[in-house]
Amino acid sequence: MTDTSVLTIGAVARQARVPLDTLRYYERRGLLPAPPRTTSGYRQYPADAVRRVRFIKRAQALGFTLEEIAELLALRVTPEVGCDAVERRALAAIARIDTKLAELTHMRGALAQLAATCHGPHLPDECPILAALDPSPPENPEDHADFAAR
Amino acid sequence: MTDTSVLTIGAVARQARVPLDTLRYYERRGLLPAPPRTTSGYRQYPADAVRRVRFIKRAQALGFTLEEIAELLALRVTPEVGCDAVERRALAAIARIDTKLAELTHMRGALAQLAATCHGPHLPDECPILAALDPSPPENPEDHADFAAR
DNA sequence: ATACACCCTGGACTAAGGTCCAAGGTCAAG
DNA sequence: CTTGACCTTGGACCTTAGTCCAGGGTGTAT
Repeated sequence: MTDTSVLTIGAVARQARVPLDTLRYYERRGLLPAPPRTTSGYRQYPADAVRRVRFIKRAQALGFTLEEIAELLALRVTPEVGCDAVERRALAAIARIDTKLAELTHMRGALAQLAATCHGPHLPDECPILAALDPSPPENPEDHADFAAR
Repeated sequence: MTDTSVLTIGAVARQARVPLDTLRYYERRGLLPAPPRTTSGYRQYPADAVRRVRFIKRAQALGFTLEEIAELLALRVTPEVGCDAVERRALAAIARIDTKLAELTHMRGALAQLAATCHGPHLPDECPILAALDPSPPENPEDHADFAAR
């Protein structure tokens, strides 16, 4: 095992800054392909496993679940999944990202306004970040589809 | 209880599209202030409770924990927390949002490229989304701070 | 050849964020 | 004045995403 193009699980864990167990967990969850093994059973990761793990961690911090992340990683043309299907899914993912971008931008604006109007008069009893997000409270009661029915 | 400026827990749940239990849970977690009660113990929510709950749900989908969300909602000038402190925290939150925005934008670009290059030649054995994010795999082994040490 | 760091598996445990249930009280319509 | 929808609490339970052993094998530097 003195092949430098191959990483032990410990090396991947250090470089990706996650605990070992997380890598084995991701393997079980199908986020990380099961790597080849040495004769003694040690996992031999390719160098790009680190990139993959970092991607997973970043995506998680952006509000994606492991299941969604697995889908993103699986996004490729295969005999079963044609090019059109891949394109469709990629565009759907972009749409979801655009929603997140819009909401984050909205929130950013509210925080910027909050920081700016901090010096100055405040309406008491109003939560500043909500007030900054939407100065007019919704005034249309009960015309919403019922959800709480169980 | 025929005061239309006040909502029952069920009405808030329907309008915010969350289960009842979630509202009580948020109250216990301090995300939703405990509302006044009728003499018989029913919660009487102000109309803007719906806005607050929706904000919580949106922020969660953007990768914020309930604890972080509670901090955002608490961001206001009080006798204990001066204006400067509020401004500082708001700016810190903006910085975190900017990181998320940059990463989402990066990911969006990768997906757009994936969708575009779908028709055309593919390097086999490379995960398209990772390839699109960073065409050059990292080649600097072991010079990373050790983390896995426990 | 022995220490010491590293790796293996399986299974138990945890924390966050809900979700469900039982037993009982309340309110409005018929 | 009953029926059905709605509300109360406390506590048990669930899912997701890890995290932590115990018991055992491996690799290599001294």
